[in-house]
Amino acid sequence: MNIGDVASRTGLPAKTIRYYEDIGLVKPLRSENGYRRFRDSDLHKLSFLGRARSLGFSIEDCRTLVALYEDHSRASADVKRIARQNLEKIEEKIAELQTMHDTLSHLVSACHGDDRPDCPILSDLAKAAG
Amino acid sequence: MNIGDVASRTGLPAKTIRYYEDIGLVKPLRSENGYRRFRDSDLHKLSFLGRARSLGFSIEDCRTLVALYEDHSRASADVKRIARQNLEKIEEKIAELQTMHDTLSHLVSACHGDDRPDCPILSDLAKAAG
DNA sequence: ATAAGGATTCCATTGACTGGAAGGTCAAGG
DNA sequence: CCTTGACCTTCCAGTCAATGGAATCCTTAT
Repeated sequence: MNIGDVASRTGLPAKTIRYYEDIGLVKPLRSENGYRRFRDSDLHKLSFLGRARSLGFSIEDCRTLVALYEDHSRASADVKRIARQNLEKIEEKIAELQTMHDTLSHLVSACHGDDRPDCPILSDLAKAAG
Repeated sequence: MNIGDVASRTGLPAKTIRYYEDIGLVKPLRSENGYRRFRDSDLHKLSFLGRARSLGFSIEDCRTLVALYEDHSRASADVKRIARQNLEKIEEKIAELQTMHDTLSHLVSACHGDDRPDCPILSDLAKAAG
């Protein structure tokens, strides 16, 4: 399979797939014309990577996950630990964003939003500078 | 005021303040010895920037906000529009993260997490690969 | 023959910093 | 006067995870 097929089947841009080869996440063969030739196992791995990335796992996490995925004797506890850590990171990010959201939406609703220069949003941003 | 004072007063790392000067967000004076000399107005602006950044405004947003902040004839509607757009971005990010979180926490709770190799997390990540 | 569409490599850029090296300046202590 | 240490300077490189673009090569169809 050429890179274009893999791209459309996995949903990953060809550029990204080349990048993943660059950093050693996937190692496709080469045809005589120099084109990358992807096996089914490469396709599987790339789909795996796409899903893991979309779940917020970092590239380094993915490297570990792929290794665990390919190691049939690994303990599920190892996988679970990585997933839990990632879950915590996600929870922290959500909490942060929620705080931002609350503050900002409060400010937005307080701002009359007309032609006058008076604006509580800017006043508040300036406040800490007091 | 030297950069160290500004850093401790605003909570921004000195490196970041230099970077902000680099990209033209702030323009401190220079003392004879070459040190940056910050006025009160620079301190205010940097605090403003710190707060805006922590509320998720991009540097380009900040550039606009600072300009609006310094333009005493601007309409509050302009500020409100930017804030609203940012609010929408935040809401989208939260929704994305929430989806990730739900999927992942489902997987984590399904994984027995012991010494056995069988792991629903990896099975699920592999699933999309067919 | 030629044109389109896909593939290749390589280099640069993004955003928002952060790290580190090499060196200049300043105040205190001996 | 010398040294130590804290603070400041510039400049270059690296981070993360791609993404953009240029120049060139290969394949297939007309």
